[in-house]
Amino acid sequence: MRPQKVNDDELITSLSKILRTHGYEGTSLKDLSDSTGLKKASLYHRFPNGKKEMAQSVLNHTGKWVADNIFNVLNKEGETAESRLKNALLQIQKLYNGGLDSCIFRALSMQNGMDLFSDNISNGMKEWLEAFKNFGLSIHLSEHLAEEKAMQTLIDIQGSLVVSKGLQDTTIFENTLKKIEDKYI
Amino acid sequence: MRPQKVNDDELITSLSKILRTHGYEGTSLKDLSDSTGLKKASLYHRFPNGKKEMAQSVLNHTGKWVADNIFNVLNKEGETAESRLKNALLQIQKLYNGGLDSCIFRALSMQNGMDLFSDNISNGMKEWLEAFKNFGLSIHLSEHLAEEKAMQTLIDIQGSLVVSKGLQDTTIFENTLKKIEDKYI
DNA sequence: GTCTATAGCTAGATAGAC
DNA sequence: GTCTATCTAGCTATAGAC
Repeated sequence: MRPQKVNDDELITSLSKILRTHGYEGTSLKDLSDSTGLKKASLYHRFPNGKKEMAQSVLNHTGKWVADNIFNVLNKEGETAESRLKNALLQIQKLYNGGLDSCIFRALSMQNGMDLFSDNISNGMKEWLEAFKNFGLSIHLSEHLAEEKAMQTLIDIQGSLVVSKGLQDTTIFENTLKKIEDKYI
Repeated sequence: MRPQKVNDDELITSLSKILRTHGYEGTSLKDLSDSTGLKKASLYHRFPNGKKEMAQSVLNHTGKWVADNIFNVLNKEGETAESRLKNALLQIQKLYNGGLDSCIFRALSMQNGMDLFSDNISNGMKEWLEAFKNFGLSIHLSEHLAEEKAMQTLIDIQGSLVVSKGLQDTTIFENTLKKIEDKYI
C-alpha cells in the first residue's frame, strides 16, 4: 500500500470547508479534488460512493466534533452554568469561524441535499435542542421553558449566520452569541 | 410576433418556486424549462443572460412584492400598530408558504450565488431592517431599540425558516411569527 | 415568441497502470 | 493509495426554422 497523501482528518476538513462554502449542489468533484489535493479517482478510492459519501462523512465528523466540543462542554459536571455556557459559546464561535462559515446543515439542505441527508440534518438539529434543553434544566428552568429557550437558541444561531452572510457582517453573529449568554444567565 | 405561452408574472412565479426549492447551483436550465413549460431556447429569448438573469428577475420581483405587501402594510397610515403588524405577519406567512418555502436570499447565498447577487441580498435585507425599524419608531421605541428589535425579527424569520426546513416542522416557523407579534405588542 | 437541433464543455464515475 | 485516461450523461448556450 502506498502512504496516504492526506490523512482522514485533513481530508474531512478540506471537504467540509468547500462543501459549507459552495453547498452540496454547488460543489463539483473537481472543486473537492482541488481543495483536498487528491485526484478524483483517489477521492473515489477513499469514498466509493462519491460526493454523497463525502458529505455524509463531513456530517458525521462535524456531529462528533460538536458533541465533544460543544454539548459536552455545555453540560460538563462540576462547573458553574455560567462557565459551561461561556465555554460552549466560544466553541460555537470557533465552529462557524466567527460567522464567516455557513452551517453544514444549511449547506446541505436545499432540495437535492435534503433528499439525501434529511434524516441526518433533522437528528443533528434535535441533538442541539436536547443539549440546550439539558443545560436549561441544569439551571432549574421548567421542562417547557428549557425546551422553548433551546429552540430560540437554535433559531438565533441559524438566523444570525444567514443574516451575517447576507449582510456580510460577522458582528451580527457575534452579537447574537452574546445575547444568547444574556438570555440564560 | 407569436403570443406568449406564459406571461411574465406566471413565468417569474414558476422560476421563483424552483429556484427557492433547489437553490441557484442546484437548479438546471432543464429544471427551469420543465417547471415553466417553456423550452430552454425560449427562456433565453425572454432572459438573454440565462439563469443569472432569471434569478435576478426573481429577486427584483420578490423585492417589489415584499415592499408592496409587507413593508407598506407594516407602516400603513391610519391603522393601529397592532393591526399593521398582524397584517404584515400574515403576508410573511404567505410569502414563505407557511414555512414550507425557503427564502430566496438563502437559496441564492451559497458562494456561486453570492458572487452574482451579494449586493441584491445585502440591500434586500437592509430593506427588511429599515421597514421594521420604522415600525418600531412608530410605536415610540428608541432609535437603538427599534434597530435592535428589527435585527432580531429578521434573525427570527430566517432562523425559523432554516430550522423548520431542517426539522421538517412548519409549526416552528408559525410559532416564531406569533412570538414576533408578542415581542412588539 | 417558440421551437428543434446541436455545439462545446463539464459533470460524476470507472478502468487499469504503477 | 494515487494516478492518467476515458466514458457517458448532463450542463449552458446558440443557430436557425417556423
